[in-house]
Amino acid sequence: MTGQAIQEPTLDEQIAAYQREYGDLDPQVEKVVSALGRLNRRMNVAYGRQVATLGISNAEWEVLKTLVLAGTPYRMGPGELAKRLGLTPAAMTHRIDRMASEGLVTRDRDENNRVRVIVELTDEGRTKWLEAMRMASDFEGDLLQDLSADERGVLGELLIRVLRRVEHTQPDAGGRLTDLD
Amino acid sequence: MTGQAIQEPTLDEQIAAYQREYGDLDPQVEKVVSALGRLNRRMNVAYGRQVATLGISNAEWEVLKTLVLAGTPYRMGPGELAKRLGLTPAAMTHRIDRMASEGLVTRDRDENNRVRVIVELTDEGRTKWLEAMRMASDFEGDLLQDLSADERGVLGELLIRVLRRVEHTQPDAGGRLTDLD
DNA sequence: CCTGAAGACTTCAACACTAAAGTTAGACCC
DNA sequence: GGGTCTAACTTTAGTGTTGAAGTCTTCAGG
Repeated sequence: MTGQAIQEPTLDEQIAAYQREYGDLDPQVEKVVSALGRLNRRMNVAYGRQVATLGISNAEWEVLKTLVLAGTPYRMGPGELAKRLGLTPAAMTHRIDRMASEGLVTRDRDENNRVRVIVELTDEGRTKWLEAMRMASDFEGDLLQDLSADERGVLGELLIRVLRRVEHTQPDAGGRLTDLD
Repeated sequence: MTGQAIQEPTLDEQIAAYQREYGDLDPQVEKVVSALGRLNRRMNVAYGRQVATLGISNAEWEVLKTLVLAGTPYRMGPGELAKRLGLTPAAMTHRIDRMASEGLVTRDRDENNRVRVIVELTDEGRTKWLEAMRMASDFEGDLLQDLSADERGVLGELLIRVLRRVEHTQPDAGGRLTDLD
């Protein structure tokens, strides 16, 4: 079902409905937030469909990407992987089990410190990553094809400014964002 | 664990690493896509933390939102709910079970067509939605506070144009987006 | 050495989701 | 009005995730 089309009202209908139900709504803010959420959901469905053609899941692709980002020799401990992916160590253990049995990664004890485990990308894993990467960047190019280079730049900068607010701030007890600086 | 902080390299580091590993990468596109993905993940963690203070999960909040969007009397069938949320009907059955046992919704057979089931928001469910909505819009306002009104407008319009491409197109066999129009 | 404590996974039980099979009410046909 | 079809859920079996408990090194004292 992960590849199924999602059926929703149009964005404008949705915002109008929220305004009807919640008078205090700022339509401009809502527009940004709703578009962001929808876009992301659709993109994840699309990525899932693409990597499925390579025989891997979105979850496995996330692991491949994280290992590649570490740079050669593409190694990382399960704990570190879990932190980057926002998973519990338990989930990571199982995910690595699967991926190791599929030959995408190897899992070995660190010889210098036998408590530590080292997950390393196999050649097959790296190849899968490359194939997925090619499909993903084609898709991403298609996605932005209606935007000029300038517009893409503006979009990127605006998103990064919003991202900074969420990455560089800590929510207080009530969930409000306050500066850390 | 759903409320845990995520640890990642900075966006610029990440893009530099991808360029090292994948020469064909368009950094401008990657910047937009990566910022989008990160932003969304952080926002979902933040929403999850907020609604958790009301004793509900993100999943339950999605259902509340969908029912409210339907407008008074806030009714919808499980199948329709499932389609809007991108879930299987089976998952919907269980989610409604939980929410009914928590008093957020009621589940009844349609008197006119006893195959159909009607899920209806309770007053308690509507109250929870309102509380969650207030927290969410405060958070969303904070999120965009570094952007001027003009910038918010531009961001919204650019996102909507990208969204249109993904909503109005169908991926072909290779996953490329082609116009439906 | 031996003990206690901390760190880094792994195992276990419970829960949520998917795909597929099952159930039941209404619709259509003769 | 009985047989078959379809629609709309529900049930079942299997997989993936979480939180908590367990295991196995390593390290710091005594």
